[in-house]
Amino acid sequence: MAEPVLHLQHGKNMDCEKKGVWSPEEDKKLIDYITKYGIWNWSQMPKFAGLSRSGKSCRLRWMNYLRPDLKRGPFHPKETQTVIRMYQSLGCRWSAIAKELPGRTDNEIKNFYHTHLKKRLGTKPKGRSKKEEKAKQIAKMSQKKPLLTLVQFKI
DNA sequence: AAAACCTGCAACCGCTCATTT
DNA sequence: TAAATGAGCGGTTGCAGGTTT
Repeated sequence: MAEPVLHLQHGKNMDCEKKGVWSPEEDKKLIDYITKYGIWNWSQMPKFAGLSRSGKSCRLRWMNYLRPDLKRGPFHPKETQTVIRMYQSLGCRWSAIAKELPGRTDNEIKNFYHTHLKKRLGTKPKGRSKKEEKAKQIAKMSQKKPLLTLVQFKI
């Protein structure tokens, strides 16, 4: 693999990170850089690629939009069935569900669920989300310390 | 024609987990 | 073993474009 090249310009403040929608130029910079040097460190990569973005933002953009193996487009009925089936057994484990659907990202599946399936699937899944896990943990803790006020969540 | 409302999706934020030092 | 750091995940938000009034 080629050595990463620093594209920083002298005197230019690259610390002020840009936010919001990505421009085609930024996309191109990221694609070009990853094609050339690969993914080696998300937090360092943006400044080497000449991008005023956080590493997190670059990673998200690449994973959810720029990766060449992404399918995009509407969900096939078979994919929809898989999402429903997986959601009912795993819950909001979007990344785990995404592994069953090659070419689809966790973000895409999450959005698809919220916009298309949420109304259809009124029932609660078997699995639990992180939030629910935490709530359960808090409840467990407060059982040990009865003096603490128990906050109840209406789920 | 335009204002108000709705919908879908890209992106951000805060957190946890895994790895390294 | 603990602290620091980077990667990944899920919840949420904000905006653009479409639809309705």
